[in-house]
Amino acid sequence: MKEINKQNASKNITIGDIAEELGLSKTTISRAISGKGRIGTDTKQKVQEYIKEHNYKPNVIAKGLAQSKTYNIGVILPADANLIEIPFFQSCLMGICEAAASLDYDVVVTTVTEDDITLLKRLIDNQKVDGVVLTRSLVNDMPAKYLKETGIPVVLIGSNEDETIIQIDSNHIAGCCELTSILLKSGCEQMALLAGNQNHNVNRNRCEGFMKAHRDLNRNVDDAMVFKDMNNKLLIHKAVNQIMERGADCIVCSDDFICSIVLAKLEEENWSVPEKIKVASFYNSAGLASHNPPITALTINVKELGITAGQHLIKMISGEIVDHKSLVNYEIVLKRSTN
Amino acid sequence: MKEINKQNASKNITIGDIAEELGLSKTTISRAISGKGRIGTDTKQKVQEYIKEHNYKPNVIAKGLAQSKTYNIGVILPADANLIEIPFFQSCLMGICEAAASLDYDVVVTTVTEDDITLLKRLIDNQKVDGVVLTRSLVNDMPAKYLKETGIPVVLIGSNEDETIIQIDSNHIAGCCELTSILLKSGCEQMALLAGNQNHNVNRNRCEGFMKAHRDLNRNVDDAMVFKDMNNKLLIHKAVNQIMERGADCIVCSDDFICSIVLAKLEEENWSVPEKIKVASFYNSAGLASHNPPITALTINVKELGITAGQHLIKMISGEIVDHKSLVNYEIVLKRSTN
DNA sequence: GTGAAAGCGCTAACAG
DNA sequence: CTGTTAGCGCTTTCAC
Repeated sequence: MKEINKQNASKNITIGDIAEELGLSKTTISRAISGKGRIGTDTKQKVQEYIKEHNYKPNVIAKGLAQSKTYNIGVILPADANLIEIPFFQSCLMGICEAAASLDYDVVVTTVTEDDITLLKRLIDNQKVDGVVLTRSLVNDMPAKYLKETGIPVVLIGSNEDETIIQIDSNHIAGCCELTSILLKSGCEQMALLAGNQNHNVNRNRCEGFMKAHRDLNRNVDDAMVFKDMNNKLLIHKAVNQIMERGADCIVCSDDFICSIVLAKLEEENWSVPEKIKVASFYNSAGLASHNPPITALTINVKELGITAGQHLIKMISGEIVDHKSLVNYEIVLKRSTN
Repeated sequence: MKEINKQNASKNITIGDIAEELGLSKTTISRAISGKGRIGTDTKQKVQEYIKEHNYKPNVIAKGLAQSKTYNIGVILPADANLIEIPFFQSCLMGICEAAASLDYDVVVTTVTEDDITLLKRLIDNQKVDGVVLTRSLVNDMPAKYLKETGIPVVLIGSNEDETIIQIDSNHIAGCCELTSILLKSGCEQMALLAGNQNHNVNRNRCEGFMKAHRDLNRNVDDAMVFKDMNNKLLIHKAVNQIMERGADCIVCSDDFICSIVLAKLEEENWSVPEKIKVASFYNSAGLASHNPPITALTINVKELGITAGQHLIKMISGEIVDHKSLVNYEIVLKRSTN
C-alpha cells in the first residue's frame, strides 16, 4: 500500500529515482532500458526487475527532446463540409492508429480544406510530429507541396504524379476497368458514369478505368453519358434524368455518396433496380451494404490502406527506404443491383 | 537567400540563438514571448520583431517538458467493428480538433473497444496528453473509471451517473420524448421502438424518452413492441417482421444504423413508408437525409458537441472550473416518412 | 561494464 | 527591468 501510494502521490518515477535506489547511474539505467551500449547482464536484469515491479514508464516527451523526436505521426483529414461524414477517412485513421500503436508511436490529427492548410502548417511549425500521412490526394495538392518543402517524411494515401512522394493506394484504374468490363460483358449496352470532384485524383483514375474498359473491348463511350464533378444532389438528380431519357441500361457511380443519391432518385421516380436500370458503385461503404437490392461495388480494405501507410511512414522516420508506391488489393463484389 | 538557407539548413532557430544575436539572456527572450514577468517595452518589441523576421517557432515539446505539460489532448474513439463507420465520432473529432487548434492544443487519438482499454492506458502511461475526451459513454465505463483513478482531466461526450465526471451531451430523454409525443399526437396508435445496444447510456436514455412520452400522454407501451439490443441485421429483420404482424403504425429507431436496415427491410417486403408504416429515427446522419421518402429524425449538432467538449477540457487543464454537465441543443425535423 | 557531464529547448525561482 | 542558475527526464559522448 505504501508503495502504491508512493507511486500515485509523488509524480511519476524517473530514471533518476531508479538510479538512486539501485545505487547506479542514470546512464546505466538508460542503457538497461534501451538495450543500447554495453551493460552487464546482471545489472541489466536487476534494473529491469525494478522497472517491472515499480511500474516505471519512461517519459516519452523527455526522451523525444533528447533525441529531437516526438514519436508522433500526424494524420491530415479533410474538413471540407461535404467530406466530413465520409467513413473512408475514419477507417484510414483507424488503420493508422493501429499501425502507430504497435510501433510505439502516437497519432496526432489535424484538418485541412482544399484551400486552407494553416492547421497543417501549425502542426509542423510546432514540431509535434516526426512525419505525416496525407489521407487524400488532390490534383493540385497544397499539403503535399508544402510538406515536400519542409523535408519531413510524408506518406500519401492515394496517388500523385510526383514520384518522389511515397504513395499507398489501390489500383483504381485497374479495378474500375475490371468492374466496367464485367458489366459490359454481362450485356450492358449503354453505360453511364457519374463521377465526383475531378480535383481528386481518385475520381480521375476511376473515370480512366471506366474509359479503358470500353477501349479494351472496342466499345464506344457516349460522352453525354459521362458526368463529372457531381458534387451535389441537384447535379446528380439532373444527370440521372438525362441518363434515363437517353435510355442507359446501367449507371456506375464513382463513390457511395453519389450512389446513395442516385438510388434515392431512382426510387423516387419508380425506376426499378436492376430491372429498369442496373447500378454499381466504385466504392463501397456500410451504407450501401444494407440497401435493397444489394449494390454491386468495388471494395477495398481501407483500414489496411491506413495500416500500410502508418507502417511505411514510421519506417521512413527510422531511416529505412520504402517503395515509392504500394498497392492494396481490391475486390469486386457482384450483387443483385447488376443482375 | 542566405537567411532563408540558414533557417532551412541549420535546424530550427532557438531561444538561445535569439538571445545571442540580440545580446540578451534566454530568460528575457522567453519573457518577451510569453508576456509573463516584467520586461521593457522596447526590449520586448525588439525581440518580437526579430522573431517575426526570422520566423522563429518555439519548440512546444521543450516548453512542455519544462512545464510538465504536453499541450495535447487525447480523444478516445471506439474501435468496435460495428461502430467504426459511424459518422458521429468523426464529427465529434472534427469539433474537438477545431476547439483544440484555436486554443493552441493538438489532438492525439487512440482507440478502445468495449473490453480492451490497453491503448488508452498506453497513452496515459506515456504521458502524451494533458487530458482526455471520451466520445462515448457505456453503462459500465472502463475508460471513465480508469481515467478517474489517474486523476487526469476528463470530459465525457454523453452522460454518466457519476456526477464527478464532466459531461457534454444533448438531452436525449427530452428530445426522444418530444419526438415520440409529436408522433403520438399526430395520430399514431401503436408505436414500436427498435433500440440499440443497451450497454450504451445513450440508447437507454432514448428508450426512456420514448417511455416518458407515453406516460405523459397516458398511453400504454406495448412491451412486445419494444426491442432492445438490436445489434445486427438479423435481429432487426426479425423485429420488423413481428412489428408488422402485430400491426404497428409507426417504428421509431434509436439510431440511423438501425433505421437504414429497417428501411431496407420494409422496402424489400414492399411495406411502403409512410402509407403502411411510419418511420422516424432518434439520430440523423447524412445517409438518411438522401433517403426517399425523407426520414423524420432528431438532429443534434455533433460538431458543436465536440467543440464544447474540447473547450471544456482545455479549461479544466488550465485549472478553471467548468459545469459538470453541459447540454447542446437538439432539433426535431419532421419529414415525409411520418406524414 | 559503468559513470560523469553536457545538452535537447524552454521555464521559473531568485537575485541584482 | 534583466540576468543567473537550476532544473524538466532522458540520451549521449567521452573517460575510467
